[in-house]
Amino acid sequence: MDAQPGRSVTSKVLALLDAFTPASPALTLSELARRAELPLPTASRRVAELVAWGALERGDDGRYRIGLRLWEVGSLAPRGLGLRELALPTMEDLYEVTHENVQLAVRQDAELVFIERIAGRHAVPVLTRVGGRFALHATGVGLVLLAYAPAEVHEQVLAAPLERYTPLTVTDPGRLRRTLAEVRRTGYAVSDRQVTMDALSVAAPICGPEGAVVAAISLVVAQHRADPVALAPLVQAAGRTISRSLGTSYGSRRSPG
Amino acid sequence: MDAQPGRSVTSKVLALLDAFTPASPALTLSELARRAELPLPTASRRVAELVAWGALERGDDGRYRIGLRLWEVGSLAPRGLGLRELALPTMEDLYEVTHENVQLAVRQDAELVFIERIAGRHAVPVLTRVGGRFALHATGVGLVLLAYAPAEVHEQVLAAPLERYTPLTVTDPGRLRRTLAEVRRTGYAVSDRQVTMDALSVAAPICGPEGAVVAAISLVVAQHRADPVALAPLVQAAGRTISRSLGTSYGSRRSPG
DNA sequence: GCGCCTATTTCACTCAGTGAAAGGCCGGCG
DNA sequence: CGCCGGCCTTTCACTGAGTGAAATAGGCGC
Repeated sequence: MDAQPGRSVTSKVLALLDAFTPASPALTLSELARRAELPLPTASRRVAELVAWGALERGDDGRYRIGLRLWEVGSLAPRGLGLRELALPTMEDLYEVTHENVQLAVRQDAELVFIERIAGRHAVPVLTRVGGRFALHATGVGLVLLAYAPAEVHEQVLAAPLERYTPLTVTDPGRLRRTLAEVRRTGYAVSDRQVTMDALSVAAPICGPEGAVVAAISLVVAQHRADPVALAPLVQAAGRTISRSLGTSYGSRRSPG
Repeated sequence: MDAQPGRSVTSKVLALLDAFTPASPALTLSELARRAELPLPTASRRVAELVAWGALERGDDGRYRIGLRLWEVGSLAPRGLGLRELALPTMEDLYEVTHENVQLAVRQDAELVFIERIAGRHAVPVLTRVGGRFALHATGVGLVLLAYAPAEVHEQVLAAPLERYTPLTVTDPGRLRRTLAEVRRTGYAVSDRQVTMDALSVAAPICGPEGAVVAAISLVVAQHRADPVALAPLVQAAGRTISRSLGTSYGSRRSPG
């Protein structure tokens, strides 16, 4: 991934988009050039084209941000908003019953991506961000997604060192493997203070029309008032409801208008 | 926009992304090539690079879709999810009070883009789509965004013929101009059966820290049970609440973690 | 005015991208 | 089985879009 002159133009354009992260959503041209490992004139030219199309926007402060046009196109991702739109009504139902954080995530390679979150005013604050990534081995949704992932993903996750977020994070591969077997047996996952010491999450799988697990839904609640066993059926029911709506509407024609 | 060989590579890549629309979120390579006005081999090469990066994904049916990675990057757009995340709690409050559709939109040139919608199970169905565009002159959010838009946007909208969606759509430029003045006077907009004959929307502005209108929020309700004058204060209050949270958190540092 | 930083433009060079054609791949059909 | 036809990828020689170095153009402080 070094900046040899022989890089394709496309990869340069994409490297410029890659430069934007949740931690740095606004960048000057020179910052962009450095992060994308491009000479400044080249960055200037590519950025100008991206701005003309609407993929980037130049703010009043002269820094560049991701443009609305790119957000529009990105919202067409079937695993992003497509899934989201089908899941949202059920997530709202779950929120109204519990008034706790409701999260929706999918697996991307050996990480998870949060697709949607309903964060009530009175629920515990959550660290993560919609559109953000996270490791698979600690969160409730992560454990569900990992439990039903293909073997090569298991290998990949279990081979690398498991990052520790709290003293309760499972970092032993053998123990994680047993946890995953338990998740498959019961059909839900509990992550008790494995990400932060004040929260606990209960997650259940969402299956696509072919039966494969395509996403996971979870409730994140304050650890002290949590009863994971009581919450599990609620979350599982929501997961099944969304699975059913996926079965009926996924792949079928979109209603026009 | 013809396909002369002299097009820049960047524009070809972006044309491929442009090929995806809400009406056609999945395309074969040849469809992509045709829509982007590219020779098939060129499209094949560019698409391969986009797939490698994650901007596109190839489904089981062999068709290409927008990839999750592009959705992730797009979600960094400050006018997309950034605004959305600040507005969502207030939108949920408004939904819990009314149990009607709550919408959030921003203006992009002479159109509006829906950023978020809470669509309850029992609310009237809405035609529009999150991530979708719509004309400014018919919807409640559109009237608000247009009312507070710069003069050149007014010119542009009023110069072009105003599309008619229902018999009640305002298509006379003079009448629209008077409507916009009324919106600015009262601080809210009502679109009564101007988009569909069964729905009515009430919208209010959301202001950024500098006082400019950056977005609009609306309630969409069944026309027969609607009392726009009673709903207006609710929507306006929600708009002001979001404006305040924009004032405190926009531009300031994002909390880490 | 002058220095400093950042962004854009110029210019000659050259390699990434190109199209035409050939080559896989797959599924249908006689 | 073999042939066709649609669909995508690869090969190959060519060429112009993209390139870097350097010059140029803003912005800002002093």
